[in-house]
Amino acid sequence: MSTYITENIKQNIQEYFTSQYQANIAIEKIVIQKTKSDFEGDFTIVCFSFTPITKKSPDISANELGEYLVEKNRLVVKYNVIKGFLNITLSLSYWSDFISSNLSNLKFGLKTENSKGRIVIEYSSPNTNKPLHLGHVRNNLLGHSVASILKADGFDVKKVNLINDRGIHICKSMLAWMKWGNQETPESSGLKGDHLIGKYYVIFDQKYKEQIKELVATGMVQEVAEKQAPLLIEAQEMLLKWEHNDPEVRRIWELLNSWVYDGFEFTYKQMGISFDKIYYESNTYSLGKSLVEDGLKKGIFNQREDHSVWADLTNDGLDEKLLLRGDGTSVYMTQDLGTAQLRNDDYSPEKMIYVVGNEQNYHFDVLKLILHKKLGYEWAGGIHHLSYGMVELPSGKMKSREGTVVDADELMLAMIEEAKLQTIEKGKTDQFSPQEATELYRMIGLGALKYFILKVDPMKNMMFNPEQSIELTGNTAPFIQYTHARICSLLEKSGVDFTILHHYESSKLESAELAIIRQLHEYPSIITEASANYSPAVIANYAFELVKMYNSFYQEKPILKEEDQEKKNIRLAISQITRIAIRNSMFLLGIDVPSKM
RNA sequence: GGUUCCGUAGCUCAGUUGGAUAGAGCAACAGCCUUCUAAGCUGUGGGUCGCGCGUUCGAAUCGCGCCGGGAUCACCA
Repeated sequence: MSTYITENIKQNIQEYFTSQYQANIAIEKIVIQKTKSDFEGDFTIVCFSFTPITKKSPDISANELGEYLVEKNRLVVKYNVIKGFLNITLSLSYWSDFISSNLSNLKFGLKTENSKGRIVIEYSSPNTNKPLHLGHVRNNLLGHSVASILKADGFDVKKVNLINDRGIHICKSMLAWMKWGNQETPESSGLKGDHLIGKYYVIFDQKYKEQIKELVATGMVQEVAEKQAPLLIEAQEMLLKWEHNDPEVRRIWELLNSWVYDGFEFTYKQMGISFDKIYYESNTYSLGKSLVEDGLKKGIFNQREDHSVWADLTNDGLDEKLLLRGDGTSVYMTQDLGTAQLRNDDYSPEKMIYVVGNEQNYHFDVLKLILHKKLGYEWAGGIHHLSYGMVELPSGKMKSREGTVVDADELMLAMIEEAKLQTIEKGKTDQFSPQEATELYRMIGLGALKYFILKVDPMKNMMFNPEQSIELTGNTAPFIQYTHARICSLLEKSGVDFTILHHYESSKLESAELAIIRQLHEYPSIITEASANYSPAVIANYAFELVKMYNSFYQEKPILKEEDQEKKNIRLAISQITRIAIRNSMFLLGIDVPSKM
């Protein structure tokens, strides 16, 4: 929608240069942007690049072009030139038509057809040895939001999760549980399954450290002790047994994992995220192994004396990478090769996005290089690592050993609790039923958390300050939710039927109205931009701008008491579309919006 | 050390393919609730865009070199 008018003008400009100067100008070279609010006009054409063609000063070139546009395009009514910037003003009817045509469009800004091809996006990808923490929260929110944005931009999106249910880490938890667990279960302990297993992972680490200390005390070198501690060796043996399908090991593994899955499911549900398909590494790692063995036969990989298999990537500026251990068990890379292959077989997507933290940048460079260049799979060219920065705390980095990890479940509960306290203090829920009130606290608490995390550019490391995150004023979800609720209330009181209201006296549009209409007009292209950059932050920042603008507009004068009926209708119409844009934006961030608060 | 990402107000962050006088929120200060919901609005103060050089009509944005910080360079996942 917003591109329509600017594309139109770009064509006019192209025609102008062919007819007046017999010159061809590439459409990408023409820069049209929203006019800054300090200047008069709707769109600004930057005219400096035209001077080589016109052989005239930027100002004169701009004036001549302005003249032409006013004459040629009936939507352009006037122009002004400031230092080589050509500001054009569109006919008011353009803006009022825009309002009319979107008034009852609940999908405003969202593309409904899958016209851009298929994308598989993987996110969350937890290990089964411990509960989800703040880092996973960023991952989950980012993945879920990017998936929604891509879909809204017209892609056919498949959301997948890959659970790392096998490997040495889960063997460690299992071992600790077998040795010191006394058959403890989630029921007997009252702990959520993932938290229970996490507890044993910590116990393993403690006991392992003790053993190392003892060995060092007997005169062993630290590095050697770390490798020879009996507990670690036992865990390694267990992994081997697991890969050889030892019934007892498998039984315990399945039992403990099932507890963890129940725990994860609860967390995902609370967080409001979901998947189309869940992959388990235990099902895919053997495919990875066979890929590696094939590569070995073809001479793409090489084998060392201890039977371990390696890929030599030194010619591509990377190192040598282990693909299979000497004992034949697989490593992280092995299973990722397998899952990529499997995923391609399942969906044959144009793109595969992996939402994984930036500490794994190297891993994904290697993964793509091996699949695409070494093994020669064309489809692997579509692999994209959506890398995001670390979440830091004011106290420093999160370290599980030092107990500075922020647990996802606890965090969400704390946010909801804080939302409840502040809401009650303001008396917002006095008239609510208990169910409505509980639902509102949840929306506000989780909304604040999600927005706080998603408003930051994914690429950057971010600071998670617990106190700031529960702030409910300023650039926060509750502020946006609040505005949405107020508009709902306004519209309800107005009693206007938007299916009938479709025509306006465009001369009633004044600058306050125009400012916000221009912002709304941009919305569809904002979604495209967010999709191209895989960045929910683009949506969040847009929504905040829109809401701020609307609040000024709203405060300006009482809409319902507006005496001019035509003007009142136009302000109600703007409120309606703003409401839809807010709701849709928050939907793309996975944030619920209440209709009253 | 190699590779890579980041560096914008006291703090947390925006800043579109290079565009006009670099913007918000928080914090501070001053106003606005008999006026559709004050989780709001209006105003004030606050900047060597890490530093330097280059590219050009024009640089927070692009290039090169420094400085500072993170990540990674595992038979962990």
